Amino acid sequence: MRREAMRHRLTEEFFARHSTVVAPDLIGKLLVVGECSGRITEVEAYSGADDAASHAYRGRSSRNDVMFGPAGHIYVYFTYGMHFCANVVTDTVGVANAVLLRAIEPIDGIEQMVNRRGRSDNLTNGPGKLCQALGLDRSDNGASLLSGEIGIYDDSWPDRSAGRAIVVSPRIGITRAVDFPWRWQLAAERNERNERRRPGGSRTP
DNA sequence: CAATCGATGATCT
DNA sequence: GATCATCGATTGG
Repeated sequence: MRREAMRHRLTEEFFARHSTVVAPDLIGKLLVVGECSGRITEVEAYSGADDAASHAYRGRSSRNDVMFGPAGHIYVYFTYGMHFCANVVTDTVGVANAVLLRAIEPIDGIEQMVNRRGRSDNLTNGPGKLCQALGLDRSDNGASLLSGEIGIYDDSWPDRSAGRAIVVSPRIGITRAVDFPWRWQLAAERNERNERRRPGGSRTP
């Protein structure tokens, strides 16, 4: 059975909902960028109008312009003078909703990810890291997820996310609207060392 | 293990 | 001039 046969690319309808609805739905989906792919394991929702932490909170600008556009496109921004972060634009035109991709589990193209990252561990467990591993940068800002080489897929096999819980918590790395519980992540697998620091997490089987 | 800090440049005040 | 949806090295317990 060919793997491609099990994949179904997400359409505009999937993305055309509020970011807080799309975000948990993205957990477990397959992010594909060229020959690389990975399963989405951590996301955060941002909602321009009501969310002081959103880049779009204070209105439209050249930087956040893509977020005001149609759903199903990618908003890539440059931050801290050296990192890129990637978001999925959701909701409708004029409403600046987006979902920040914070972590994936690498599946395909791992060798290329290792080359781009310059190391073989912690390839994609952070928003800046996954962009570097996948080669996403400002040239990808505004690209469509609905066709072309960047896309998100439903992938029923082999799905290592099946049966794992989804954990909800406040967003991290922000200083405003810090209490919004708008971060969703896949619970870690046993022995998985791919997640961020969590309390009491040193076990030796 | 956790907490702190420097890098580095675009964007906003 | 300050801030920043971060990362990785370093420092300290």
